[in-house]
Amino acid sequence: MTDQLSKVFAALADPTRRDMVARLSVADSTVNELAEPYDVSLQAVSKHLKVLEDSGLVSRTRDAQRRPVHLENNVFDLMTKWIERYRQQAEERYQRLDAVLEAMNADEDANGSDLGAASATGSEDTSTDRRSRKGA
Amino acid sequence: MTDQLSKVFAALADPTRRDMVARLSVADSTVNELAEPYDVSLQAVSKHLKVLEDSGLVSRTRDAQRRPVHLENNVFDLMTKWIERYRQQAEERYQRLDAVLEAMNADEDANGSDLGAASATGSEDTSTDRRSRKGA
DNA sequence: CATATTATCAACCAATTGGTTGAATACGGG
DNA sequence: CCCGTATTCAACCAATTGGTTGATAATATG
Repeated sequence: MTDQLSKVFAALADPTRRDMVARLSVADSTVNELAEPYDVSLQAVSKHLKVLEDSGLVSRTRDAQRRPVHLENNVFDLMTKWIERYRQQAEERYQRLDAVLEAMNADEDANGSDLGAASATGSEDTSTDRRSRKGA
Repeated sequence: MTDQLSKVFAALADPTRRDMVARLSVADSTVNELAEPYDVSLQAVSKHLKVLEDSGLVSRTRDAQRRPVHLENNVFDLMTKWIERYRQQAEERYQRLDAVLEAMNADEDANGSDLGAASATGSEDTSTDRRSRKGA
């Protein structure tokens, strides 16, 4: 799972991590401050932060023995872009279908339909590291 | 990991699953059609679809022995809402900070600063199923 | 310098994940 | 009724994840 988008989604799949992001959106915090509300060890929180940092969602500076955590809001754009792209595509298709159905209804004897011929348009590059199965 | 948001993020953390969503945004597909481009067994694809379905991202109907998969675009709203909430909060904070810095700069002897006093505002309900550590 | 505070590293463990293969189910068509 | 097509179920496996505890590093302070 090397690509950033995967890392960001995975990072946010954990409720504790999502809560941390929520709190960091209010103010930067130290690890201790962040850990306070959760019933887990400080080390566990440290691990969560590592995940968030590796995904690019947060960054950390240094202030004496403290390591203030800061939310990198720009990474949200990456997700929003991905989500919006496919949501819009799906919505467009829905509307296209609607239009076709309407047309079919309005004019019931015209028979030149070309539905279902859409075929691949976008499709993120999934061609990474596949195991060569399916020929077995 | 019971909540839907966690399931949706987890589902999209996998590139293959993301690619499926991308392709489903173009047209509904059967399992076989979906499986075609990937070098994994049909069963693996079936599992991926189960994950997507459990997250609410896709739904499936029945057409004889086929099980057409359909993208449920409305679930994207859930994510978008979550993302936008915290992105906006972080952006606002950033602008607030900017304003304060500007004010401090324009009028260097006024000293009534109240930065860093923000403290919890939103914070998704994380209070689910915690293990009772940290008192040990 | 000795000590307390803040945080990370390391080794370990149970549960989950993504994959496999083999068997089973569900239908439609001779 | 049997067969092929489409899909899922079941058992298994290795890798990853989220947690733990104990030790270690970095820094401020009495």
